[in-house]
Amino acid sequence: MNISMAAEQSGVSAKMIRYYESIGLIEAAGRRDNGYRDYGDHEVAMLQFVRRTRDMGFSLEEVASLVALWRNRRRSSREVRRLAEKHLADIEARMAEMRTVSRTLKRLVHACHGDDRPECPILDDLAAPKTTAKVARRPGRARKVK
Amino acid sequence: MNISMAAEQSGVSAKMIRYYESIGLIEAAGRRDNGYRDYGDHEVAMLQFVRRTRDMGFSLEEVASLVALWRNRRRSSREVRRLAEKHLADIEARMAEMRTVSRTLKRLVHACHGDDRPECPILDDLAAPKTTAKVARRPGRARKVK
DNA sequence: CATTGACCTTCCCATTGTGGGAAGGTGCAG
DNA sequence: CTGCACCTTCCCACAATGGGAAGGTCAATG
Repeated sequence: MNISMAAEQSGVSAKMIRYYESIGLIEAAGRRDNGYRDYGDHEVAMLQFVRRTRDMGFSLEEVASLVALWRNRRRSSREVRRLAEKHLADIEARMAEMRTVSRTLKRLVHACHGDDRPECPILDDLAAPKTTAKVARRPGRARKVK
Repeated sequence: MNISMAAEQSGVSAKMIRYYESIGLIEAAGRRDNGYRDYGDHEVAMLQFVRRTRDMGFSLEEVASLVALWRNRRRSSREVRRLAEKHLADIEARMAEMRTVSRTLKRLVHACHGDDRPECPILDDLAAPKTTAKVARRPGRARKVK
């Protein structure tokens, strides 16, 4: 199977498959006589695993660990759970931040007329807030469902 | 006032102040005879404004728009509210994704023994999930409270 | 006065993940 | 044979930030 087919079936772009290979995240695919990478069901399954962990928001570094654990038959589930818990805590923390910002933003949007006049509580607050909130920024890991 | 002082008072690092200036996000600071940038209360207020919008999670591009609106006395609050609403929607969308992942992760962590044995529902699910969830990844905009 | 340490300047590099695109080879259909 | 759709590698860009080098400046202290 060619790389574009593997990409289609796994949901990982050909570009990313090559990249993952280059950084050692996945094993180098076998090559055909013409130099083309060749993929089988096993490889596609691996790519799907990677895609799912990515979709869950794990970093490539964490994905690498998970892949290693996945294929290690003598792993301890403790390790896996530790990783999952850490990531979960991370997500929860970021969600808490975002909730604060969301609340503030909602309040401000509500207070702003949103018409032709220049008066704007939103800008006023940004210039001199009563409470300060922080949030993580657009990471872009939202899977385009194409 | 020197740049490090302005950094301290605004909460924006000197590095970032220079960067913001270089990309035209903020006006170039005046220079002293020795070539040092010079800051006054006005500039510090501007930097604080930028820092707060950043803390709220607006991109630098959006910050640029907000800064422009802020200093434009003939602005319409409509514009400002539109930006805020867009960002709010963005945050809500990402939170929704994260909530899904959080739920999934919680369930899996709960189901995993987390001991020396290799059996692991977490890996099983990543390999062949029942429901697929996606989340945005660690953006690192969490303000270090230093 | 000279030295020292804490500033300042500009420049370049790294990060994380992803996509764009060029330049060149391959494979198949018409 | 031509054309088109693949494949290959390689470099560039992005967001926003930090690290650090090389060199200039300033103030205090010996």
